Amino acid sequence: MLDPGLIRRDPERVRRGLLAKGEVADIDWFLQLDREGSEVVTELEQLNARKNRLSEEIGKRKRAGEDIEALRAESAEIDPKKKQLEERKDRLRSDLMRILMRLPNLPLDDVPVGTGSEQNVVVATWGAPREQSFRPKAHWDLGADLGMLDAKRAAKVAGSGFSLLSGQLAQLERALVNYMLDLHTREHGYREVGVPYLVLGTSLEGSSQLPKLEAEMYRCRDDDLWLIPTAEVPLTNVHAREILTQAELPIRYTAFSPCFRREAGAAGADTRGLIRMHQFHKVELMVYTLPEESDAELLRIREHAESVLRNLGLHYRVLELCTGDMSFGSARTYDLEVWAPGCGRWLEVSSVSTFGDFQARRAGIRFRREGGKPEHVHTLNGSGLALPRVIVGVLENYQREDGSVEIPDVLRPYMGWRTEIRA
RNA sequence: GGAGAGAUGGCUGAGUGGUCGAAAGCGCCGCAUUGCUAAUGCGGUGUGGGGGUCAAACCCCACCUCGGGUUCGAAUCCCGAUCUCUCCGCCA
Repeated sequence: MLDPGLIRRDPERVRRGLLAKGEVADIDWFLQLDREGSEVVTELEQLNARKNRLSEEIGKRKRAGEDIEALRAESAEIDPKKKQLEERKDRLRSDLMRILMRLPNLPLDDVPVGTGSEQNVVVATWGAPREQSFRPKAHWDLGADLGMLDAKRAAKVAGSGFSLLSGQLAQLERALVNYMLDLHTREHGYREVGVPYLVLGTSLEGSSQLPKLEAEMYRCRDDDLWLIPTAEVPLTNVHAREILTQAELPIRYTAFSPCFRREAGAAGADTRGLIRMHQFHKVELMVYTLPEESDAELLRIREHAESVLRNLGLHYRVLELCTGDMSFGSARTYDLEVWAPGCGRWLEVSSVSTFGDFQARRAGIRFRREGGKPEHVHTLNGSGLALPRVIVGVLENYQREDGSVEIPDVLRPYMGWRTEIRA
């Protein structure tokens, strides 16, 4: 949520920022409701103060055995006016909240301005495509030929958009998960968390998937629970409505979780292979930090995610997303893309974002400096990494001409010291 | 799923209609005392909003899980919801 105070103080800046995000918002309407709201609140509080005085006085007189009827009548007279103001206040407040909850975060000042993915900027590239003296297969053929990736049976069980990994390929995924969690917890200072995969709607509002992305998520209507689209949701809400101490920050969490996405807007795209699934696994990195630390922390998380790819020996590049391609809540985002020679394309395996205080305002996550007033923390998160596309990267890059796949060094301890995947 | 009990400030825990934003203890902060530590004494110590101020002081409103209701007045009475705990049942 944007700071209402900022909208009041500098509506032009807000308008500009929203526009860069591709959002045309009626800021004047907000400001008008906002003004009206504070007038109503002031008036209402004056009535309350009056009523409190009267009640106090009635108590005193009653104890003194004096007559209280006149005062009681005066107090009762206030009620209808009070009720009316209360209704107006509630209405204004919910209108304002509805507007605020739908306004995206502002991009940081130096984020490249653009309208779509074509204007994203490549800010780093690591490695080079591996030497392959043969024509590399796409992972869907490679996996099927190994007998370890079965699209047909996955569809039989769950319909389109699901995968079925088996044998050494299923083990490879588990190895990757364990490797990444070990790396982040042992070397990067994250605390591992096991999170709920079903969450309340309020949690999704807190991390800013709702209301905008409602159509992207699976919902259990009988219980008003939602399947998480990412572990970012539970992780960001761990400290919702809390006031942390400065000494507790930063808090760095990592979690493995499945992610469930309806991909409602992507029908027909990436229908083959593991690239776009209704369910996939991900290791997530999430940080709560001091405002002045968040810029540096964003680069740190990016580095932690990049290190996984480097250690796996995968050729990748880093994009800074332009204003028009960033997500609703993000103030700056880096995407990590791994090169997949079989498909012949770059695949996004991580998205690392800072939200500033945007999520913290929504979820009510604050901290207190020594002797100070509570302030909102900054939240950041990044994938570290998303499994299916990393598997694609490993398969397509490490495949051999005979259809077997070399296992990257760092994963071998997690694969029983096996060195290759072979049918 | 059935039966019951409960939800008060950072924590423990009093409080059944007015002087309760809330006793007491613990914790924390400050000061005093003190070879050091410990102990002791005194004072302070919630959150949000609005007003006020250069900044404070200060003033007002709201908050005793949440939402309704009764009442001039609710932590306290009534209704509903949520959550927690115990027992039974079921279950990976």
